[in-house]
Amino acid sequence: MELTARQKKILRAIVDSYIQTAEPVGSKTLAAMADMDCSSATIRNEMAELTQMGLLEQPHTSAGRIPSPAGYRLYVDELMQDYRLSVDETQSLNQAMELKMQEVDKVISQVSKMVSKMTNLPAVAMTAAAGTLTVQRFDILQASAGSFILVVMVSNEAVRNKLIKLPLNCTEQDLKLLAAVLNASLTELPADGFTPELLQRVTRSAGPAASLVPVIVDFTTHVLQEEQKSQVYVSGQMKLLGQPEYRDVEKAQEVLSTLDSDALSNLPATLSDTTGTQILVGPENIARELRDTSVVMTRFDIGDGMQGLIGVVGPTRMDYAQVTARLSYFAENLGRMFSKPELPPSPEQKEPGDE
Amino acid sequence: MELTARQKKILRAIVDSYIQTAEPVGSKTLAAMADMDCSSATIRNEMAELTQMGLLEQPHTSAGRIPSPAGYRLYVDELMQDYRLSVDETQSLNQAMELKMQEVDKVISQVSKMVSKMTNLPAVAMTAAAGTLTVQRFDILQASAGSFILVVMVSNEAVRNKLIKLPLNCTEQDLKLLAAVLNASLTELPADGFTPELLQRVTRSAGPAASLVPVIVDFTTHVLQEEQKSQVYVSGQMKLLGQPEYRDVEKAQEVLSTLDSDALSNLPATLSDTTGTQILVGPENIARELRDTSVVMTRFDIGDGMQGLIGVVGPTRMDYAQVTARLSYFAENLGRMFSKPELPPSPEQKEPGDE
DNA sequence: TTTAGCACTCAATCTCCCTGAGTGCTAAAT
DNA sequence: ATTTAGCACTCAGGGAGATTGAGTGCTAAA
Repeated sequence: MELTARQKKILRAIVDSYIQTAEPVGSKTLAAMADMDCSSATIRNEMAELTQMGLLEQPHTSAGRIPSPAGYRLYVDELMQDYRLSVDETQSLNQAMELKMQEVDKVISQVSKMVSKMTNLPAVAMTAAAGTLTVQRFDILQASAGSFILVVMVSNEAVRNKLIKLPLNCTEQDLKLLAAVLNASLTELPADGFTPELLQRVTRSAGPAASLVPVIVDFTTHVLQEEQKSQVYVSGQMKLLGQPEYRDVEKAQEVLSTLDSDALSNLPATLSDTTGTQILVGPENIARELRDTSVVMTRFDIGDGMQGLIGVVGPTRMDYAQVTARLSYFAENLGRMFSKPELPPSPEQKEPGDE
Repeated sequence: MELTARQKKILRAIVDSYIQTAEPVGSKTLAAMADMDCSSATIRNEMAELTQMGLLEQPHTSAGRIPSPAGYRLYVDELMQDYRLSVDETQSLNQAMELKMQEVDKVISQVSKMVSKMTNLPAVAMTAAAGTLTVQRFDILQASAGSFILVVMVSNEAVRNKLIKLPLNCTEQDLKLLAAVLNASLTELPADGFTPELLQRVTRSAGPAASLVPVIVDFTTHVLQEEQKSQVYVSGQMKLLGQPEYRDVEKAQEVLSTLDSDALSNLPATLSDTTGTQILVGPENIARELRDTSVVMTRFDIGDGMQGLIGVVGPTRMDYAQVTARLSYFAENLGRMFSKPELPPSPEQKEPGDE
């Protein structure tokens, strides 16, 4: 059951037009298009056939045709023409990417905002840790009398710190001892390895600064938990309202409420084994609430077994080509950005990276 | 031009009812209410007078009355009965506040989410630094060969760090020297005091680890800028759609788009001199787009000259009493939370705080 | 196989009318 | 001097046709 060249052409034209206008496409409109060299009647016949094949649908008898989910699928897989980013676009994308953010989660949250802005759709960005995280290293600094800085380096290269205020007098030496004990006992250990016995042992051998231990342990477990759980940022929810199919507030709310938390906790499962850009059309989505919605998402790599995901949510009728192109560009550059070693901010270059 | 007791009663009843139902209130409805001891005709007369005074409005001739902005103002200032948080509510508020977040900005972002959830309205949370920030202290730790941890403590008690990867061999001693130089030259100095000459001087005296200097300076200025600029978090934009007056998507978008950035950059100016909870009714708002919208906001203090602001945006017809009560409760507890010194996570208490 | 022509369908839009909640005013009652 | 009952009037909202026009499917000619 292969499509003829003309049928493909017609299907593509219908999807393209529908993506643009959100209006059912009629035979006359199609026939009027530049590179259509047959009459509306012929097109009607072809459309009838495409409808029978399940690739098109008719909202009602006297309306034009719209693509069915299967139609979109075919379009996405075979018919869609690659969207070429214009120079202007790459420029503004590049400009947007010029974020001198320092912490991974800020970058991610920023990225989700940017993606939403560029695609004009709600965007999701998230990170997920692969594997179990452990602490790699503790440091304790004295900021002033009674206030200490705890620095914890996690195995995913995140470095987190906390200012601890506690009325406690101790020397530089005492802190060093404490740090040494912590480094000896609590590193390379997942959070659930912090057994009461172990902690007691640590406290006993921690010396004069032992009263810091509970605070430190508390913070550390908290940090490990935080880093382990996948961070999710959703931006531009309101953009969905710009889409005509979500003029009805109820519908938009339904979709967006699932975006908030539920569906997203499940996504990580699918995250690890997919590669490149993935497009989920309407009913292919896991969550029932999203059955009239499409999701386009791309994975990218952060250093050290961390992965990130950026995606966009929109009506089934969305500009897949454009969204895909922009998303991939983002993902690619993000990946590069994270893998790149520290580059000196001054124009002197010692070790040349790529570009 | 004082209102009679009965007029006040009627006005209050109208506002209360309108807040509940979002429907214009008619004389008959009012007369039917429990503590109204006069007939609908009397009420009609009084309403006519209140309308003449500009406290009520009529959407059209044959509709009931709704409060005018002036009416709301009077209500908020004089008529509104304090909303008492129920035990259940305080409990769930307390529960929500039990955030073991460690970093101020995470707390703030979390708080904005919570406020939005509790009030069922879009919420804004922001922080603003009072005064110019400087670095108080630098530390540099060696994480492994070629990777260093820079820890910067800012005068607002924020501690920020960065993992620097740079192919560089140097000893513990070298790093100590570098830290000492940095602490001697760049602390207590605003970001714009980092003149090229100064930096050059620092680089020269930094010893073997000098190649770290540019990265450190870059990060530091960036951190200072970041901390200085007020962080703004907006949550629950979608909640606005739940309000009947924003069923029209256009309107909601208009309001929410101003929430994104514009109006908020101006708010900090008004931030410093107001105290307690502030209510801006409709046209009292600065931004023209918000003229049909009310804002309720409260300030709270974070340590060290930092201030925070939490606020809620909603239709002019919002439950001011309830929102105010919840917001104040939040602000109060947040203030307390930030001022509190480190409390040991175990149930042993050494220095009793205010419970 | 393609195309012109024609009868048919049906959502969307418009018009008209009706309903009922609510008003303002007047005149009687307190 | 208030308060209340009564009444005529107004007008948004909603439902019942009527109208329109984009679009279809089918048939017959090219």
